[in-house]
Amino acid sequence: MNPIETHPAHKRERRKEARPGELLDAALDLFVEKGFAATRSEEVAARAGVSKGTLFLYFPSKEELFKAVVRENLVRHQTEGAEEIARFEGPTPALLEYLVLEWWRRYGATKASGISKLVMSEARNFPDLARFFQDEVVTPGHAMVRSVLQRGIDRGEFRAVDLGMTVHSVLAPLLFLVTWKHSMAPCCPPSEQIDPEAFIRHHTGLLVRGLSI
Amino acid sequence: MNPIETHPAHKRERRKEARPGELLDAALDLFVEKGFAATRSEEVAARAGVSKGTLFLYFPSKEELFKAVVRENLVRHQTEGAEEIARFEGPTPALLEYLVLEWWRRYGATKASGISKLVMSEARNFPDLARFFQDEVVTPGHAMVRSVLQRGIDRGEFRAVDLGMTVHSVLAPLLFLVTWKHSMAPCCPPSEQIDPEAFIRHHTGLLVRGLSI
Amino acid sequence: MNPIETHPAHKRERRKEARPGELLDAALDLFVEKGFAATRSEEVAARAGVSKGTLFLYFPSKEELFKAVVRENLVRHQTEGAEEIARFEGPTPALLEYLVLEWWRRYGATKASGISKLVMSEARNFPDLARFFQDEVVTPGHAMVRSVLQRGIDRGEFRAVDLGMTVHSVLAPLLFLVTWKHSMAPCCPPSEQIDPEAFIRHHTGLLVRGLSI
Amino acid sequence: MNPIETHPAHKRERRKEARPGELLDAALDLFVEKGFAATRSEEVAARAGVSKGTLFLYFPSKEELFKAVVRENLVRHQTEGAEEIARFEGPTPALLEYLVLEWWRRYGATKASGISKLVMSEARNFPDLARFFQDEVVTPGHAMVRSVLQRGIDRGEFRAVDLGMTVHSVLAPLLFLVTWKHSMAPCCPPSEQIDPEAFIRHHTGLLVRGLSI
DNA sequence: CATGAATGAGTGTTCATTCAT
DNA sequence: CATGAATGAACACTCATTCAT
Repeated sequence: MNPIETHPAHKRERRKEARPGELLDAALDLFVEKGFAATRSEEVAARAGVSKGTLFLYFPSKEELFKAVVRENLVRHQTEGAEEIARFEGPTPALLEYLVLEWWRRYGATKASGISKLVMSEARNFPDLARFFQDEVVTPGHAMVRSVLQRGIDRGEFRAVDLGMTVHSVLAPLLFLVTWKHSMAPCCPPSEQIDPEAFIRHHTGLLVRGLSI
Repeated sequence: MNPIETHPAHKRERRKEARPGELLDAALDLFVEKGFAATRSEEVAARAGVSKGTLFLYFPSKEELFKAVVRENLVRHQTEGAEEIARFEGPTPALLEYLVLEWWRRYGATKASGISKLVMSEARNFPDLARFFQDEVVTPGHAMVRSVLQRGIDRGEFRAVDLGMTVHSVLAPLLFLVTWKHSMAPCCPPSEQIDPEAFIRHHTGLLVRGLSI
Repeated sequence: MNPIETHPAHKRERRKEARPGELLDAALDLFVEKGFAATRSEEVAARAGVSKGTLFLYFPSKEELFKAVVRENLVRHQTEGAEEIARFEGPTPALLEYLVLEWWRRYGATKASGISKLVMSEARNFPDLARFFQDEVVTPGHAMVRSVLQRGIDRGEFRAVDLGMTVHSVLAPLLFLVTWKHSMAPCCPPSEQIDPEAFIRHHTGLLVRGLSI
Repeated sequence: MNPIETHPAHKRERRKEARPGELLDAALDLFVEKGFAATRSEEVAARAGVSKGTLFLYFPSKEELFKAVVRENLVRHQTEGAEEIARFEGPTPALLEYLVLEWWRRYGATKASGISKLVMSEARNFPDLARFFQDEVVTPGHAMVRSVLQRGIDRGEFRAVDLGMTVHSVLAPLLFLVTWKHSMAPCCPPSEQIDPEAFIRHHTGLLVRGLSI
């Protein structure tokens, strides 16, 4: 109608296309915050600014919405790390500490880590998602840590320990921290809180000493 | 038949004494299998071979049933553990390894360890249960590990590290293992499985070395 | 066995005969205190010192127990009054005040008045009891008040008002008081309480003045 | 059909607006007929022609439904009453008689008066509702009668009696009448019925005479 | 496409009643 | 007779899902 409007893309249409994304964002927040069962579909819709009915127009059920949220939010990360490791020139203990601290800062400390906790919590009910999580997040993470440990051994900084096991010694506390942060932490008094970065430094220090020649 | 049988043991009476245990067993199974919220009280009763009403004859609510399950399956064992520690006479590194390995054998490797995973999964939705678990299980558990570390320091076997942090370095991998076992493990191919005892030995070895003077 | 025991009436047997009465007493207390629906049969049994099963041995259902309680407790009163009225020699206004105050003291203020409230509350569910209450309690009461009013008119102390209506003017506030005492009173703050005797005196005073020539 | 019809009035919309009223009507019927506790929410919904869920769409709980019924059927009328009193210009005895007679006609004689009986019957088991009723209905009602009595005293028509007591002398018979109507009356033969308006006129006449200078 | 009114299966808990002992 | 363990129907309230508008 209006001859000046170059792109006929009315707000409505633009919105229409953005809908699924807005719904996924809203659902991410709520699933992370309250878990799958405790998140009410109406609340997801409300937070996305649409009606209950609209949610079911885009996702045929709450379960499918959940799966879509997880699939949408699990990948993305992890790629930058590999390059930084390759460029790093200092001693490997410093690289290891840098790696895990950055992992915490860029992932563990963010909302995205809620997804990991969510997947672990709901693995029994959504085994395909667990598998997906394993392939997209866990395995690549392991490879990265493994390469750093290998570097340490190659440079004579670490003993020639079992790499597979040691990877878990490095990562398990981080994953525990993520789980803790999204489960018990909110229920604990200040006296029982854990300072994540301090703990990561402490733990890495212990490991590095344990790995040293 | 047996003239020595002290109790005349009518069927009813015999059953009455067995009921709480049967219900607790059924509840443990189902809580671990499906989570707290998703376990219906009627199903617990059915698995124990009684009617819904009977469950509430022995446990005043689903939450109390859960607490009883925790007391029966976790608190009990912890008490034993503390006594063994007190009696232990060898070097502290051996005590530490003994402690975590036994923890795994008696708890982590059993069905009951699903409780820990469950609590972390549902803590947000059942803060009361999370608090209960923290108070009855986590805090005493920490104290136990702490006492062992202190023993090592006192005996000149360990450096004077931060106890609170180190407790987490000891326990986090165990809790990760439990969480993993009840979430991702069933979805992972054999190549990605973790051998728990081997890992625990490895990790403790690393820590002990990291703690040594 | 014991040749001295003249009456073989063992305690057990004596008790057996007393059982129904003890159960009725316990039930009276509880029905008055909490109403029919809110009284649990087990509690009645417990208060009577027997088991749940025994209650149903004597009364085939909770409803029958209720009816028995009401039937047992409704009659008894009311007879003494008639004689006192006949003997009274003073002015009728004094007789009227004496009559209603005594009614309050001997009946309204006692636990027995709870029965009236109970019957009115449950009349819909137990119409036969309502009928019984009407015949045994209300009608005789009306007759008594009516005779006093007639005495006043006969002696020239009261105007020749409609007796039936005036009986209600005298009794309605008393019955309201009974109902109130067992319903709203326990929920009201002290500022909203009613002093029964003061109110009865006030009300009778107003009526007597209204009835005077 | 009617081109003036402002609202397009789709069936759904029309229904939505009517729902609360329909539910309130159904609830009033059932509460009066069976009491609060004995009325099942599903039955209220069914009588209003909707499903159980719909009831809770409009009223968040059975207690709130009850409060809404009270507001709709009692509080409303009381407000009108207060306005009429303020506008009344004749002598106070006439106002008093008008007040109580209208109270009977507009409330006592209707189904809604069952609410008063119900509250008294169930006050012990639902103290919150009793308090609500006391605050929203009883206290304002008392204030209204008190203001009329005060008007009579101020205008020299009544003696300076105790207002609090006299309020009860006015209201108690009305409340008795209501209680009676919904409990004993249906069980009584015609000979024992009370003509409410006649009794109210008689009683008010007696009181006015009793209050006169 | 979008809405939101309506649905009804599902759940923890209570309690009158039964019946094996 | 007496017991008390066991039953199961009942009930308020929630929420994923549907569908008329």
